[in-house]
Amino acid sequence: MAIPRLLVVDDDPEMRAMLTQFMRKNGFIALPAATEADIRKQINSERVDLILLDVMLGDESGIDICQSLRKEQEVPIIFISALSADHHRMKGYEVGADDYIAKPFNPDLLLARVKAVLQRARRTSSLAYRRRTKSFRFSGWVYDGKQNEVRAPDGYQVSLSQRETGLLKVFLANPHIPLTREEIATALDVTGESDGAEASGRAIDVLVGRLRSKIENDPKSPQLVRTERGVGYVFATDVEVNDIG
Amino acid sequence: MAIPRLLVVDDDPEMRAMLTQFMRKNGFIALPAATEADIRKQINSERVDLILLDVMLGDESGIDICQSLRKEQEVPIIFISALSADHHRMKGYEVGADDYIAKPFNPDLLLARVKAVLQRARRTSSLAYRRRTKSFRFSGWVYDGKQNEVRAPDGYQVSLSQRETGLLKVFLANPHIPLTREEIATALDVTGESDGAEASGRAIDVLVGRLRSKIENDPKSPQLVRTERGVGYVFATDVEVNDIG
DNA sequence: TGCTTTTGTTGCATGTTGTTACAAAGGCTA
DNA sequence: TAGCCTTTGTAACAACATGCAACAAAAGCA
Repeated sequence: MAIPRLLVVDDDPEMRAMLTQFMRKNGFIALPAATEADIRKQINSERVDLILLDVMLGDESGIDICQSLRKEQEVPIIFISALSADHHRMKGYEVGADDYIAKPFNPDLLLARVKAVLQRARRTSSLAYRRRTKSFRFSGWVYDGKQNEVRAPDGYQVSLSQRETGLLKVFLANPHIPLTREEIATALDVTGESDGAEASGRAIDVLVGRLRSKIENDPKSPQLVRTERGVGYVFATDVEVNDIG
Repeated sequence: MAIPRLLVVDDDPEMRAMLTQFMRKNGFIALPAATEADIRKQINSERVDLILLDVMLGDESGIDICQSLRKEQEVPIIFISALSADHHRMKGYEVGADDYIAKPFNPDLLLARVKAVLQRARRTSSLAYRRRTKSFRFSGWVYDGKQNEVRAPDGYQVSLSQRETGLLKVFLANPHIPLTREEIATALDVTGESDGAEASGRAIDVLVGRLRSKIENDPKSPQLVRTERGVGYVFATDVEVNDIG
């Protein structure tokens, strides 16, 4: 049920941003990284479910990084590389990659492969999916990942349903980015599985309404979840990630 | 460790023979198969570590076969197909394949991917196995993996019934993995066998309720056995792993 | 047999989620 | 600005899923 967390590792800022954006749009929590140090920091401090790893990282080599990670970690790794020759691919598999995708790639295919790898990880490994839930703060509010509840600034407690919690997480993972209803629905279903049979109608609107009624100071004029007419909704607040638990 | 056993599934005899030969030359045990019936027979009678599955199999569809296998099996599957368009690949990943290789392919690359998939399967499954033979402690309780026994904390008043103990063991053996009611029922009946008289309704729910009332600190907000709405239950504690044996 | 404990069944209260209908708000054009 | 259409908010409802108490059936035992 937790939203998968991906690490997007690329030394080219533009590519990194592009990939991060794209994965976020598709319902994942995507964290950018550029060096092995970054990766290790993330892995040690947060749960990471999958790493998208560029092969050529300036000074560092993705291959080396993968090899070194594999000594201690079984986190799934997908290589993304401009080097498409077979011997490069083979090298990737050899050092323990789960997949190897050559640039330029079809983003939807990347998505399919990411999902496939995650699904298998979920099936086979309990470790990878161990939940260490983070907490978020946003303008006085605290989302307590452990209790799965949201505390208002004055300490008043609201409990969110699963779907509402999911929605809040989607927003927290995408602050300031306008999300269409479809994107939100997709994001919610990344966890919940199954068909893409998206949905009759207004479920998302109603869900947003319910979330607002619980977390907004004045649900009549929402400050946190803003409506972007003709587009969808934005979570319009600065989010801080804390380790409270 | 044992030599990996592959199932080579292709309806074209020549291709089948070629692939089988090649894999054998590279140290695997390769078994040819042409239909879903063949596959099932092999899987039921012998250990199979990986399936190389052609997508177009005369009357049958590799996609359908994969989908149907995935309902009961986790055996790794690699598609081999002349259909190289992205939407075909995506379909393959969607139904649970581990990899998708387009014909014509470089045999060495195929080899690398087979090895990678096997390696991962070994990594993850051995880990899952290790977890199960360990012993756990959780808030005073001890689960002895070797004896498959549960011991209550010292001075513990209530005793668990046989069925409750069984349920607790099922949870302990699968920490952090959401279990459906059906899975739980099956696991419980592994001892008690027999007819398909599966489960009229809510027995599992009630059983879970009873277990909670005995082992949870505050049964009203369960910490150990969590409900995963629409799915089932998870044993969601961070257990300490001790090597008691 | 009669008593006790365990286990399954059922019905009800409660909570969650999607659907629908309608009202309100926003935006456009004449 | 009025008129019209689209988009959004939300209440009411329906369909479920879940927790639980109360009862019934089964099993164990003296």
